[in-house]
Parts: sequence; C-alpha cells; structure tokens
Amino acid sequence: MWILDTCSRNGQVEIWERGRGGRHLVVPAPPSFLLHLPDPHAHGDLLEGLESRFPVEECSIRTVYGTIDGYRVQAGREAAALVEKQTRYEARIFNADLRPEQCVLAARGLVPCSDEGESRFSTDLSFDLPAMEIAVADNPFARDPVTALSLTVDGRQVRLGGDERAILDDMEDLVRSVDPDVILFPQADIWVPRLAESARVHGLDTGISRTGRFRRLHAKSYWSYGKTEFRVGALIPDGRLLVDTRQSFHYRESGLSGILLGARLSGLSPNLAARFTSGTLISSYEVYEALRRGIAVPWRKDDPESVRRFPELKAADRGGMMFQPVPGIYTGVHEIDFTSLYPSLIVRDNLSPETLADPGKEGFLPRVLAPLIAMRMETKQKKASDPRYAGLDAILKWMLVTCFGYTGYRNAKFGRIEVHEAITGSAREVLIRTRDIAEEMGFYVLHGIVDCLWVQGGPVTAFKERVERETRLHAVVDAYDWLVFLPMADGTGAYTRYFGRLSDGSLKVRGIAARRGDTPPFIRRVQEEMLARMQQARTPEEIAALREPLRERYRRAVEELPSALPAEMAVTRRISTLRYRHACPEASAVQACAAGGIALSPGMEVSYVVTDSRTWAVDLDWKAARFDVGYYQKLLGKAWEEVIFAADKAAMRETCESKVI
DNA sequence: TAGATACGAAGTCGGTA
DNA sequence: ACCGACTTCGTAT
Repeated sequence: MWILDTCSRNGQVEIWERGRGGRHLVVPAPPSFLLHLPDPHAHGDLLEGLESRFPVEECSIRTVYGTIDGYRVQAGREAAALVEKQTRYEARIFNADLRPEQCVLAARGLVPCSDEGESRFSTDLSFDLPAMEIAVADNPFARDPVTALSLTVDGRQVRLGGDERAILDDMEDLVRSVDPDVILFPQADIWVPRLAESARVHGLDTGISRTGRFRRLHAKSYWSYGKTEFRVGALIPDGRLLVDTRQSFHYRESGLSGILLGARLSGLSPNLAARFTSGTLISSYEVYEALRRGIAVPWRKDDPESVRRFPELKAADRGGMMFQPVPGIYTGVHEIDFTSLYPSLIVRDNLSPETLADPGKEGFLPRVLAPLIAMRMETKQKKASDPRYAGLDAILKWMLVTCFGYTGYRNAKFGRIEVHEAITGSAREVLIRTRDIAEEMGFYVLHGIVDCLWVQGGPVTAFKERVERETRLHAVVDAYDWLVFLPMADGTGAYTRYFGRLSDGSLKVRGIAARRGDTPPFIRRVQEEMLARMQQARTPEEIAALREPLRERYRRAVEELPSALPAEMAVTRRISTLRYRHACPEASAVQACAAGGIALSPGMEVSYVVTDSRTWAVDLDWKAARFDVGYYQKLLGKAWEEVIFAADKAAMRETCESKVI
C-alpha cells in the first residue's frame, strides 16, 4: 500500500492510499502513555485511582538508557500531566505526546510515500503521482471574490472565469473528474480557506479534499534561531497532497521529491512534511525511528520543575570556530569543506545522550543518523551528473544541518546539552587540526568558519587525503580562480562576507548586498550586473581592467536612481514584534500596516519604501509613490564599495608586483 | 509544534562636554 | 559633537 496521506481525528487514524477514488483504512488509536515509577509502592493510591478510571497494564519500557518496569495507561495527555504533578515529578512518562498517525504506521511497519518492501534509505526514488496545478490570478491580499482561476493537467491549461460561484462549480467538476493525487497551488494556504468558505456559502464543494473535509493547521508565530518566524495557517485536505508552492520552504528548496522523501523518513503525511520546518522533520524522524525500534520516547515539557532539575544547563556552551581573514584578493585558493560535519561527528564519536555515561554501547543518535549521512553522500554525488537528485539532496542537507541544533534544543526528545557541547568541541578540534595540517604541509591558511577552511598553495590532493584520514571525516575541495575577502568598517577582515570565482567559472557570493534578502531590487540588480562582469574575469589582472567599466556602471546607477520606480526601492524585512521600543523603519511599517487594515503578526515579512530616513517615514511597497533619494544613494554606495574593493585590490597587486620586478 | 552560535551593520537613546 | 549601551535586523557555518 502506497500511503499518500494520514490523519488522526476522534481517536482514529485514517491511512489513505494513492490512486483514484482514494481508498483508506480507519484504525482505532486511543491515546495512551507509558509510566515508570521509581518506587511504585509509594504511589499505590495513585495507581489504584488510575486503574479505576482507565485501562492500565504492567509492561516493561525500553528506553535508550535501558529497560525499566512500568505501566501502559490508556489515557490522554491531561492524565499524564496529572500523574506527573501528583508524584511531584518523580514519575517518568513516555510516549505521551506522539502523533497517533506515526504510532500506527510504526506499529504496523508502514512507511508513507513508498512501495511495500522498498528501503526508506534508497536514493533511487521514482515518484509519478498524477498532479494538477491550480493558480488564482487575483491578489491574495485583497478581500475581493476570485475572478480568474486556472487548472493545469499534463501541460493542458483550463482557464475558469465568470462569477465566483461559476468558477467554484467548474473547479469542483474538473478536480473530481481528474482526481489527482497531488495539487500544486501557489498561495494555497491563503486561497483554499477562502475558496472552501465561499463554496460552503454557495452550497458547493471545492473538490480539493477527497472527503470534502479539511484538517486545520493553525497560523502561528514562533521563536527559532533567535528570530521570530511566522507560519501561515492552512486547511489540509483528506487523502490528497496539497502543496502551497509559494509558502512551502521545502517545496521551494527541494521540490515534490524532497517533500515525499521527507514524509518517508519522518513518518509524517507529506501534507505536514511540506509545511513543517526541517527541525520538526529531523525530530519526527528520530521519534519515528524510536517507535519502529520499540524504544520509548521521553515526554519532556517546559515546566518549572524540570528546569529546576537541570540547573547546570547553562554550562559553558561554546559554538563554532572562526578564524579572521586578512581582507584582499587572493589567487590559487582552495576551500576544504567537511560534508555534514556535525552529524558525522555524532556518528564518528558515538555521541548520544545515553553514551555519555556508557561510551561502550552503540548510541541511538549515531545509529539512526548514519543511514541519513550515507544517503546524503549518495545524493550529493549523483546530483552532480543528474539534476533529478537535487531535491533529495536538498531535503537531506537541511535535515542533517538542523539535527545538530536539535540536540542542543531544550525540548529535543533525544538531545542533551552535554552532547551538544561534545559536538561543538569536536568540531572546533577538527577545524584546528585541519589548519595545523595545512600549515605543516606548507599551505598558507587564509580563513576558516566552522566546517570549512580556505588555504593557499601546497599539494591539495595530498592535503585532502591526509585530512580525511586523520579526522576520519568526508571532505570536499573546491578551487578558486580568485577570491575576495571583504573588510569590516574598521578595516579588519569580515568573517562572513566574501565572493570569488570557482575554477568551473561559477561565482560564489556570500554576505554582500546581492545576497541579502533586504536589499532593494534596484540596488540588487546593479550589484548583480557588476558581479556578472567580474565573473568573466579569470585573473586579478582582468578584474583590475574592469575598474573603469564598473565605475561607469556605478555612475549611471547614481544618475538613474532618482527616477527609478519607488517599488524598486522596497526593503523586505521580518517584523519581530508589534511594539517597538525605538524609532525604526520596522516600527513605521507596522504602523503603516495597521493604518491600511493589514493584519500583521510577529515573524511576518513586510516590504516598505523609506520616504524620509530622518523620521523613518515609510510607505508600504505597493502604494509607494516616492522615496528618500539620499537614503538609497547611501545604500547604493555601500553595495558599490563591496565591488570596487576587489577591483582596487586587484589593481594594487599589479603595482606591487611590478615593484618587486 | 518546537534549531544553534558567532558576529556585524546601522541605527536609537540618553548622557556628557 | 561624541560616547557607550542597547535595539533590531541581517548573514555565515
């Protein structure tokens, strides 16, 4: 059975098969949890009370640390919370906050999005699900009825028009007759709730859900990576995969194949895999692996008691290693990168919560991460010759990158701060050792960040081999024709702003204006054009020769700027709060949204145009009619400095060399 | 339903000279 | 006008 969707409601789990009609299984899945009491006799009353109200049976509980005695209680989370409290947090509770769908699949050995008997870790995936594309031409942020909607199947497009009722009626017919497994729909999570509501009012159905019903995923703001993020709410159809191709990060980065692999690995419905963060995917994968292996998943909550039980949490925790480059332009540079460094260290050093005390036994984390790393090696290699593997590679990359962060995350099921520290410690050692090897072998070390190092001169192949042998890690080396490390305002080297031409002719750009999401389109385009010119240059000499043409481009941009369209000056930034303490453009943008009746939540992005930087007056991008020319001239100047620094350095090299001669 | 740290740019605010 | 502390955003890995 090839599972396309799962959902749980009313104590039951529905498992939907792909294909026309949408056959599905309904499995009872009453909530339950596992309970271990260090001293059961001390809690006789509690057990009796539980047994009088819920089915309770004795059982043994397999945890990553070992097997303990306990009870299986057929009751929900509220009961678990009560037990915790009544035992003054002596009780240890497991499997209390699992997704019922995941439990059912794991118990039956089922895997979403895969044929029976197919390995979850195989990279030879062929997904050929019948798909339909839906697009609405209207503005999703206006509250007007839909006037133009198109449906595309196998490249044939049908345009629907007329009044909204007629459109919905036609759409229902078409979706039902095609009966696709997958619907790709830009801004689906904004449109579908509106279409569904409108259909309901007209006594119709959109046809998008195979039962006509939807599950609701709530919109929310959340804190992640020191940033407030926002996830839109969604209506998820039964028995069919609906992807919001605009909002889904995983669709944009990894495509449909990435989402399906994410579902397969995490045991989640692809509808959820498409909408969750990579952190949630890797966490779900770990939980799913635990369930499949019969390992109990600890229930950890954010209550004051558990914080008190881990007072040493704030131990000296240090992050990634960084060296500082000397700003300038360099030739003959090689960059060595460790592939999936952090997860590879978890595997190499057998790092897991339970192996800290017992290093002899094989850890849970290394065991479940090893196949993902092996898989990533394969997809990384295969995508070089076959672009169809890019999506699979991307989803694995994201899951592996995040899994390190997850071990340090306070709510991680299989994480622990000490493991996190051990990983960063090993990573620092690796980078330092690699630097030492480089210097020993006669290289000049230019720069290093966390898992990559830039070196100049020396025997590269021998270097890579020795590093891989000594660190027992996999590394990749790239060669540059030239590479520029930019200075900070004080003239010393910036850690994270550089660009250079790789030996295959491509340009690698990091940290500068063109790479930033908040750079206005006008300025981005100007810098991109300049970079495109520099990309043609194979040597610093050729870059030096570009100085005049570049300067000419800059002059023209300065000249054209005042008459550019205001929308070209839009700055897109994330709003972290609705109540700013200081005067800043974000605060003005919040006000502008409020005035325009636009609902804003922390974590959302807004696009604004600065009309007066002195007072931080802004207009929202779509209604901007003017802009503060001086302010944008300054931004343009900054972008220009990043580019001309390289050309000036290239020219200086020439004069220096001629002096030496 | 949930990711971490290192670090900078560009600004505000409020005190001082 | 200049400073230091603090805000707020962003990028890199």
